[in-house]
Amino acid sequence: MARRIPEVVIKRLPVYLRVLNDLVRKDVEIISSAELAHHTGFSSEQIRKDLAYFGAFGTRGVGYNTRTLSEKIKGILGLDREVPVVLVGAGNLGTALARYSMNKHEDVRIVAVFDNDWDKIGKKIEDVEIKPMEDLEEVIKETGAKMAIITVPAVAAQEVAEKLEKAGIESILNFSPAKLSVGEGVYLQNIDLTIELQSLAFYTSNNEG
Amino acid sequence: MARRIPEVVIKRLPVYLRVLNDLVRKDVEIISSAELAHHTGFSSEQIRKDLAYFGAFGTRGVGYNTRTLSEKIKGILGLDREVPVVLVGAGNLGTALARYSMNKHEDVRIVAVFDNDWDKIGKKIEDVEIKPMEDLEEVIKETGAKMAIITVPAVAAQEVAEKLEKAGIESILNFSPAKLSVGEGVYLQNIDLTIELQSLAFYTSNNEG
DNA sequence: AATTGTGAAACACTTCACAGCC
DNA sequence: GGCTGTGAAGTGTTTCACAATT
Repeated sequence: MARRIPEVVIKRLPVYLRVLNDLVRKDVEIISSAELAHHTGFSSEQIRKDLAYFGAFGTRGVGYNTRTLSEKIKGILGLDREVPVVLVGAGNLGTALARYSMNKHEDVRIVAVFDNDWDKIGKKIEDVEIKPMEDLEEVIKETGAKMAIITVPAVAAQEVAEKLEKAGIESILNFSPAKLSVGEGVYLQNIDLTIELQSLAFYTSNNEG
Repeated sequence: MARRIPEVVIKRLPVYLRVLNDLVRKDVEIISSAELAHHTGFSSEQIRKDLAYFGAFGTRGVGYNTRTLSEKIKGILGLDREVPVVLVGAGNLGTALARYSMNKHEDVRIVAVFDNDWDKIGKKIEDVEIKPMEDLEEVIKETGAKMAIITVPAVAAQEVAEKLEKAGIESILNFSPAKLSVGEGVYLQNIDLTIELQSLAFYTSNNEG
């Protein structure tokens, strides 16, 4: 314990959480790591090791209490309260993500959308008004958002990242195909759809390999 | 050479490709692994090792020819010809991805969109008509698509995956939050936005750690 | 002189195997 | 008896360091 936790471990926690919440809903009270493995596709050892980073949540000979473990994981991830997120870039993808997030009533929720296009500003995405970039810092302070999503074109992304950092954002999900540089204190996760599609092509019979 | 190539390596190739194409456009003819490292954020050794999986493309003491290396990587990934992709699920996200793909004239291109909602069928996304699921196999054969994107709700995803596999699709990019099972011959890549958002929350000051 | 290509070392993550506990 | 929690072994990836080459 108390050692640095691998990113891959953090990425598996939401998967466990999803299965656990489903089980809680079905009134299943206890689950073994072997059953969790079956539901998630990860190995039971891996699941036990992952959880062991944070504590000993199970009962030997028995398994894990679904509700307790779910609460624990929510606490670890910080999902035990509403998590407000701001989104910058109300283009096709940004709008789709905003709608997606607002329609599922989940813990992590897009609470504000920004753009610099005055044709979009003032319009609404599911009750949330698109605001100008000038309002960014103020709204981030008001909402207490610590997370942000960037869905602006590559050329604008670095500038947006800097504004977000300045406004106190601590983690960024970047969908723009730009290599962003942010300070030490900011966690940056990139999802590059072009990379995903192009790398997918490798696993097809239409290549040299 | 001739050994299995790690997935992480394949994911880095499109990044090299992007930088190389940019350099070719700027008439830069030669680049060293150190400069590539600077542009991509990966280490120069890693870049050299990655490329070494596929051959010796550089010149010692000199570097890599940008155009040649770009062509090589395109060949490795199978991007040396147009790569047709079909998309299933014309919801918010699916529509956004389709528009995004169709507006950039890149090698990988969404050429057909399917849905089972008759209110959507017949409507167009940037000149491409939304087609019913019944046409899936036929259109996949006609277009020669080997890749597919799934943007349907979780409950429908497994069924869609099976139809795609049956129609000869070899790799799938799945955006639905479902654990899909596909045959040996099909490569499956998952992008789960809920997981991304929830794991992002961990790297924020609002959690237990 | 400069930079690639690559074994060897280091590091990171996963799987094994079993002691510990209920 | 059964399942967790965890050191030890195994596997995979990255970094180091340098010989090979232009």
